[in-house]
Amino acid sequence: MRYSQSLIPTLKETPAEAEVVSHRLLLRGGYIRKLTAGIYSYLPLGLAAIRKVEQIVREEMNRAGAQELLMPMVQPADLWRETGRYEKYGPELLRFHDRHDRESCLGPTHEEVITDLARREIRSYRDMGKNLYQIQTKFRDEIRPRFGLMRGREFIMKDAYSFDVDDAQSEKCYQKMFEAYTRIFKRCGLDFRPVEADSGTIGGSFSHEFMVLADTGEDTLAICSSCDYAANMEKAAVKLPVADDSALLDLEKVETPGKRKVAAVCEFMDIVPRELVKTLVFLADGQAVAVLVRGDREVEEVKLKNHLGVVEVEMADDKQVYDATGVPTGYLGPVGITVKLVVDQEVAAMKNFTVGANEKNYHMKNVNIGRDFEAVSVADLRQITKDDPCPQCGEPLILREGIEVGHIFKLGTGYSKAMKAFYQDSDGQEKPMVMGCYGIGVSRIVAAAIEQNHDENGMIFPMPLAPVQVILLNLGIKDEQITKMADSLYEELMARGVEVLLDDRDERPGFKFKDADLLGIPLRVTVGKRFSKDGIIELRTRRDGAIEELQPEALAARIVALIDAEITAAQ
RNA sequence: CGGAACGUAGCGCAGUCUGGUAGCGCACUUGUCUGGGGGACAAGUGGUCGGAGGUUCAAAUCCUCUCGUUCCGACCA
Repeated sequence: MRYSQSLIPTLKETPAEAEVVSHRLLLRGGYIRKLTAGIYSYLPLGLAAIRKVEQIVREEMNRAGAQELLMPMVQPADLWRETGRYEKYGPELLRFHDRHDRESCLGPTHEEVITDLARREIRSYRDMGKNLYQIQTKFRDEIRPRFGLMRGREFIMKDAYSFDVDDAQSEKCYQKMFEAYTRIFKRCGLDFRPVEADSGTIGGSFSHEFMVLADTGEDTLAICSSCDYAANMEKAAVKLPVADDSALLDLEKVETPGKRKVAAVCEFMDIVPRELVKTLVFLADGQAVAVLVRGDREVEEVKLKNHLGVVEVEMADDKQVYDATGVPTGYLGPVGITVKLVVDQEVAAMKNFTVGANEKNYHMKNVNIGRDFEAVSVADLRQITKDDPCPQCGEPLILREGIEVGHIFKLGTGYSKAMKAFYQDSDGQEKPMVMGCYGIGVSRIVAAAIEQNHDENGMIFPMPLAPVQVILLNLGIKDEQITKMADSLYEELMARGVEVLLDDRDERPGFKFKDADLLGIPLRVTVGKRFSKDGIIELRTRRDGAIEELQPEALAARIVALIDAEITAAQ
C-alpha cells in the first residue's frame, strides 16, 4: 500500500468529541470517521485492523469445529414475538415497517434467526452437535453510545450458536468455546481475564465474560489476589457473614428531627453506618419492593433483579417511594412496612440495628429480624467491595476495571422450547435442543487493544492486530537513489509476504516520523540520508524505539524473522 | 429517558455577557527556499455563525421553539 494512494487522514489536533484514548487515536490516526452518533466508517487502516481480528477469530472458531454462515440483518417481528423478546427487548431494538407495513427490526443478536434455521433444518440427533457462527454488523440502538468503537450503535460482532442433544454435550461445547476464546484473545495480544458473569437479557443459566483489563473499562471486576477466582462485580458473590449472637435489646423509638441521610442519622444517634440498616425502595417491573442493606453498603441491582426474577429494576424516586409506602424518604424502615420486603444476607446476620420508623422524624433502634418484622426473602443483594474476602478462598480481592470483549452463555432450552426447536433422539423421543451462544465484539477488540497499547505519540499495535506490519519511510522523494532503494525494498518485502505501507508522500522527515508513530505500526524502516551517505537502512520498533542499522540486503530477512517471532509469541 | 455542557471555515478555538466590520491557529491552494522528529517566507481559497421564528434601523450576540453533539446515570459485544 502506498500512502499517497491510500486514505489515511491523520489529524494533528484531537477532535473535541473524543474522550477516551482509543477513540482519540483512532480519529487522529485516520482509522475511523463518525457518520452520526455511535456509527462510524472504517477507513482503510481501521478496516485492515478489523480484518486482522476477524481472521484470528475465524481461524480459532474453525479450529474448534464451528462453521461460518451469514444471517440477515433485517428480521421479521413475528420471529421475535415467538420468544417474547419483541416486547421485552426494549427500545434498543430498532423497529420499523417495510413498504408492505410488515413489522421488522434490525438484528441486535441472532438467537431467533438461528433457532428458526435449526428447527427447520435439523431433525435427528445424528445432525446435532452443531456450532454455527457469523461475523456481521449488529445494530443496537444504545441509549448512550460513547467512546468511539467501544460502544457504538453499529458494531461488528462475531456471534456463534451451538445446538446439542443434552446438557453434557452442551457443556463440552461451552468448554471448547472457553478455550477457543482464550486462544483468540491471547493471539490478539491482549491482557485479559475470563470472569463469571451475569447472563443478562440474552438469558440462560451460566456465563463467562472475557475482560480486557483497562482503566477506561465500563465494568468492574473482582479478582482474587490468591486463587483463580474472578467475577464481574455485579455477579461476585459476597461471603456469608458470621451471625451476631448478641442478646436482643429492647426496641426503642428515637426522635431524629430532619435527619434523613445515613451520615446525619449516625452522627445524631452516635452510631456508625455499619450499625444502621438502609431501607431502599426499587421498582421491579413497576412493582415497589423494599430492600434492606447495611448503612455503608450499596445494593447491586443485577443481583436484586435476578433474585426477584424480573426484567428491570430501578431505584424509586422520592415521590414513588411516598406513593408506595406513605413514608417520606429518610424515615423508611422494615417494621410495619406495607410493600414486599427483601433482606440482604448481611443484614439477616445483624442484631440490634437501627432503622427508620416509618414515621417522619423518627428512627428505631435495637430492631431485630424475627422479633420486630419478617423478611419475605433473604439473599446476597449488595455490591461487593474491595474489603470483602474472595468467596472461594477467603483471601483479599482486588477490584479492577475491564472492557468486555467476549461473552459466552449456556442458554439451555429456553429458546428451543419457545420456538419449538426439537430433534428426534435415538430413543424416538422429541427433545428440545440444548443451546449455547458465544459473542465477541470484533470492532471493540481494536479499541481495547489501543487502550492497552499506546503512548504519548500514538497507538502501538501488537503485531497480530496491526493493520500493516511495516511502515517504510522514503525520506528523499526527490532523491533518485533513495527513492529507488525505498521502492525496491517495498517490492521485496511484499514479495516475501510482509504487509507494508510505503510513505511516498512529499513531506518533511519529521512529519513522516510523527505520522508513523501515531499510526502505531510495529516496525518502521527508514531510507534517507543515512542510506545515500553510508548505505545504511534503519529498522525501528514502535514499542521500545530500538533502532537497528542494517545493510539493505539484510533487511527483509530480519523483518520476516521479527514478525514471525512476535506472532508466534502471541500464540 | 433523568442531570450537565456545547454547536462560529475541514479540525481546534476566540468573539456572545455589553447588538453595528466574522476573527486566530492548524489544514488546504500557488510560488520560492528547505529536507532526520508535525519547517520558513509570500500570496490565496474557504463561513446561510446548527435550523426556524421573533425583537430591533441593525442579531453570531437578545427572546422562543427545534435539531444535533458530548459528558455523568440505567443498557451491553
